[in-house]
Amino acid sequence: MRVRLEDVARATGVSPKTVSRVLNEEPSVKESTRQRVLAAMESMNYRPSPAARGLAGSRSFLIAMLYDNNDNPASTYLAEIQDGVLDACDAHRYSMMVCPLRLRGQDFIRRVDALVAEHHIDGVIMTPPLTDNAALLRRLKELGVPYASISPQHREGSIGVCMDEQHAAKVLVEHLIELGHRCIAHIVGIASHGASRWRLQGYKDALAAAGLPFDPHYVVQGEFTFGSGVMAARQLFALPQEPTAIFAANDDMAAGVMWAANERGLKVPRDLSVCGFDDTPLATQLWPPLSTVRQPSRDMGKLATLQLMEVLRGRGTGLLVQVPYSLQWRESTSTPPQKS
Amino acid sequence: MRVRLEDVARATGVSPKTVSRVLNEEPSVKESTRQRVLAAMESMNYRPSPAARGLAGSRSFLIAMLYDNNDNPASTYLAEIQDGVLDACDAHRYSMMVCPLRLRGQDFIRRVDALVAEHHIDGVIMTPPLTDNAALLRRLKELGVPYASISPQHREGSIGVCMDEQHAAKVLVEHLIELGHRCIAHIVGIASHGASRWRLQGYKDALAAAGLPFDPHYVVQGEFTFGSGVMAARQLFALPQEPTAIFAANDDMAAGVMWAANERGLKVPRDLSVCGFDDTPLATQLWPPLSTVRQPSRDMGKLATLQLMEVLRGRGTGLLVQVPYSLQWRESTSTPPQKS
DNA sequence: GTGAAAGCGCTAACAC
DNA sequence: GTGTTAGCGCTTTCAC
Repeated sequence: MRVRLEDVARATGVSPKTVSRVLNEEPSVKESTRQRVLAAMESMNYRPSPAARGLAGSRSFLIAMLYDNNDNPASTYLAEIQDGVLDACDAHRYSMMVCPLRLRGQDFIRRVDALVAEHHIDGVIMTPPLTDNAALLRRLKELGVPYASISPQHREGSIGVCMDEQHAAKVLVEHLIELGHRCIAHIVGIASHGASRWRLQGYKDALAAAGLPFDPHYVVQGEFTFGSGVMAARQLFALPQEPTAIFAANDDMAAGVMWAANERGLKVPRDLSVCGFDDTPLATQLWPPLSTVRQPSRDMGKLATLQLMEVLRGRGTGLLVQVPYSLQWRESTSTPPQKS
Repeated sequence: MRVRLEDVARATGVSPKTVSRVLNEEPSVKESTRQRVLAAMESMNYRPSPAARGLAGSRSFLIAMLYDNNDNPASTYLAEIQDGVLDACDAHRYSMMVCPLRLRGQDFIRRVDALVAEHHIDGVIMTPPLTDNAALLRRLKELGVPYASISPQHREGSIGVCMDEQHAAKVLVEHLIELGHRCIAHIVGIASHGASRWRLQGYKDALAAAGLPFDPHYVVQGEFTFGSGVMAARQLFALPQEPTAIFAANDDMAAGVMWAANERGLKVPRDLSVCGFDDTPLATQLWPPLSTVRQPSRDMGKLATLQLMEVLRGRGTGLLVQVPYSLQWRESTSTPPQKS
């Protein structure tokens, strides 16, 4: 029937324990033995049983990807992250479970407890805003479950991946200023996300660096959704002096701004420049194509997972890796309209 | 430490096997015993170990969601399906593994073999075009792994979920005809997807029902992507007589059509009516909002999974459930332009 | 460096 | 209806 570890042992003429050692990459095996075992595994098409390994050992070779099912960013973002996590799992023969949590609704800690208790999860990958939920982080620490974060707010001591979003936002807005814009608005994302804070701060940094005044009227609250972008834009259009450029904290909201601009009869970028953040597929599917900051989500998912694996394999304590952003200048931005 | 089945047995004063019976909902347990065991499980906060169950028993309580990583539809579609699958898994205490396959690249069968061999998968959920891959279906049958399909082409004997896409497309195009359009084009999706065939056939049905001639020049090939929609639209705009309405086989391509219309200076819907199919979030994020057919993807994922569970729990053979579509008339469609 | 024995937490096949 | 025994395929502990 099934090829077992014992079969490999017999075929190689060693004990099961030695095969187990090879399987787990333990160092104390003579190289020649190791090679023979490996060859036998290969030729016999041996596949270790995760269930047996999980039951007998302390590791399950299972990680869970946690995300918030209420206030998550666009699903394309999560899908890309997930693909990246899977890439890393494949490479290290780990399996991944997907675990949507509802941050509102206070039983999400119990969901995590259940996950760990039942499946003996080895580690966790999290996306914002879970990365900054104190209760969740505390519980994971209590449970002794290592975790890696994608874009966590608190960077000291965190492992996972991040991007210098603040600087990216600053460079973005600086370019708008260079184009001649003086009245630049910003639409903020959900407060619990670090992204919202960083992108807002980058906006402020750029204004300050250019000696432009910061006017709170030009900063309106959004929720990272298309609809909230529409609402925010309408609010901005109602100001005595309309902005000539709007920097939305993500692409979905920027799409909302362009929608609202259409509604109002404004032509982008002639009457209004618009930029977003993230470079989701949407960005190039809008008319005109959206200027934005590219965030390599899939790579970020993969890198965060690789850092987690470092911890799980005892190779180190894991790092917070920083990935580079890149600005995508497309047709939604240009010089401001001439003063009438 | 951990609460085991044996602990529950001891606390209840029955044998481990009886607790096991209760856990697995076997009928041959006296109701009063069942209640006592259940109560003990609850109060002791007992959580069965999937690893132990998988190792000892014939079932793993694990299902895999398979999808094609090359020619898949928009990722938002897959994300919604996945959410639905997770809903169903939650309800039945199953776990789900995500398994992207590459249909091009001939080793995808081996990936499936590995998945089944290693994880002892109980069943599989598939999305198009995997649902119609003969090699894959054959292998799953050989392996004895039950599967449920989402929108499979071959409906006889299939279990899972489907929608009457052909009829939906027909109704959609009929409405365009009612609006006065006589020159309606269609952009087809990837050939390996049933969706492409059904939607094309519905288009033909509507023309035939209205006594309009079918002109192959007005049917161009797309790939379900935004970019292919742009290309296809450009092709249609180059025809001697431009269409007054374009029905794209999905929303992404419809977005491409609207993009190309913008590029050409056409105003939607004044100069051109556009419709899509699926009602992805994109549909309401375009300007103008897109008329389309709503497909309840999340429900479909859930329903397909529930049918699979019926099979896994031995409750029946499973059905192919049909879900209703609904037309979403938005602002991208109107009467055709006056002949000049 | 390698091996022997015990057991992880559960279910299968039987007996009662 | 319920209990007993054995064992799923590995890793652990400890011995050599």
